[in-house]
Amino acid sequence: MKNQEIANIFRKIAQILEIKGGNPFRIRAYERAAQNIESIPEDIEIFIKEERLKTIPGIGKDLEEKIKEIVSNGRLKYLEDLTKEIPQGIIDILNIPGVGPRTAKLLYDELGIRDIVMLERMIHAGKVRKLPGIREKTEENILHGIELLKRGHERMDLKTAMDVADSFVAQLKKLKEVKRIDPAGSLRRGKDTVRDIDILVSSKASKKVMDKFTTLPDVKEILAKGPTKSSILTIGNIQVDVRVVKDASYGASLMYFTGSKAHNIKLRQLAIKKGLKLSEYGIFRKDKSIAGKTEEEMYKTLGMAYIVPELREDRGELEAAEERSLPKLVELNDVKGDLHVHSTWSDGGSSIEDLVIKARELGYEYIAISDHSQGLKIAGGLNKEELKAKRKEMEKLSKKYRDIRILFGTEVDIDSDGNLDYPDNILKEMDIVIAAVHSGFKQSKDKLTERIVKACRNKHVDIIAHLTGKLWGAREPYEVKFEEIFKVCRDTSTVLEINSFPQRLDLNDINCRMAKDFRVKLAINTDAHIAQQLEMMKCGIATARRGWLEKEDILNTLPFGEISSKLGY
DNA sequence: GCCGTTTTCGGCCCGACTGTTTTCAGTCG
Repeated sequence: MKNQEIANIFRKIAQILEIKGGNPFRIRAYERAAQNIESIPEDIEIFIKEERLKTIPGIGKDLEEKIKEIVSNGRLKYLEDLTKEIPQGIIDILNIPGVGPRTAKLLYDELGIRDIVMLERMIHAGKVRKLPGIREKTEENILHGIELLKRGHERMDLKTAMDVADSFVAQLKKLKEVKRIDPAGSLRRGKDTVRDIDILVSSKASKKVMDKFTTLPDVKEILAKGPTKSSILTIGNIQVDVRVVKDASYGASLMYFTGSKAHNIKLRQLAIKKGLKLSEYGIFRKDKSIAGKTEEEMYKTLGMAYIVPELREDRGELEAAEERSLPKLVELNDVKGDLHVHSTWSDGGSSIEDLVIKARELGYEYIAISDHSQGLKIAGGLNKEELKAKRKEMEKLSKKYRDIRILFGTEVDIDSDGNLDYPDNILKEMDIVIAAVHSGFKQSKDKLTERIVKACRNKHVDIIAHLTGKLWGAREPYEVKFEEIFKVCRDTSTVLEINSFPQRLDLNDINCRMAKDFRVKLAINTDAHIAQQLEMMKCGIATARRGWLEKEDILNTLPFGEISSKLGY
């Protein structure tokens, strides 16, 4: 039983209770528990075994019992009873943007509407507009919400979100009325996927900013427009929200719109304890504003160190900020080179030379050209002869570009039994060996763990790439025993990769943090297949920062001299 | 349903926008 499944059950209970009109705090208790359970790296069964479920914040006596029941029976009677009262179709209705619990309940109670298909039919039959509080406009909004839902208002990857946000920010910045502007929301926190783009602006002329924003060429549809808040849908169906605030409360608003929700709630509770009130307009004592212009000032006024956006998830950062024990996180500038890059020798689209030119542009001291191994035919893996020819080309380029070290690497395939796709005598010639699983994803957790452990134990293997095989939108991560792998990595000095490819970002933030706890080193690589993709490093950095990693935790923040001795060549 | 250096009972974050109203409820973040 995965933590995620338990979290999903609790979320579903929260939704049903919402429709039933349950105690809102009880509902939030379920949501909070769900959120905390899914952010725990270790398997929840370990917590049960060691009798420490209650150490998870938001888990008390009742939820402890429910978790135990779910794990031992694979189901929860309480949820099954609730589902009898409120069928799944009504929860689907709740997921329509603009339709909340009150409306869903009204539709069910008054018209017996129990799924989206029936809802559409009733609207077209003119029945829904007869309900109290609902007229034509609301009907239109519901139909529109259903369209959005059908189109799949999905999350996008971090890189896409960064690009869209940068484009809007650049266009709005041209207005002289815009004083300060920043992307906020989960994008600013560096989450691996993002739903909506939030942009915060400070300006005295909010109307002018909103007029400009809602008429930009990328805008397909205006969802809402007011003086402080407007939402649009881009041609690519991405929702962008812009908020305009006074400059004096910009810091408070940036803090608020950056989130996360859990972080904000805790901050506000903290403010209350100190006799203060915190909102997106500032910190107030009585009715007098005592902070708000910058985020730094906000945290200081609350008596804590500044917390960078990537840590704001209520995963211990607030306590650490009060104790002044926050980590100093790794930064993009700390990176000295990229160790996992593909060239045209295997399945890449750029020549080694183009990759080298790009790496020099980024100021790197080294770049490892780590092409696929012979068995991975589909990705143009290199055989023994091709390796020789590749080496020759690299030697030539090394003479041409003397200000950067070009490392001879490989991404060697781990086969279904954990054997490597090159013999040891080839591997030992390599500057760097990255091992990775590319097939047999459906094997059991034990078998996959065994394969990876075996690869770690090969003395030539330096790094394990994309440990869980996650490909966002295409493939779920396969299950492995993290604890066991981390222990072996620590004992064999094997480094784990944070793959910066936006669809991968693997290890994820939570696993990064757990790896650090096991004192495992990590490398942040791009797995670039064309030169331009070397810039995806910033996504990997975001993930590392979310995993509380510091410069010292990352292999490729080392200068060439130290990394070469570490890798032993 | 959780939680406690003001509490084991009585709290639990705060405000904008929309559509329907005529002072506010519902939804969202």
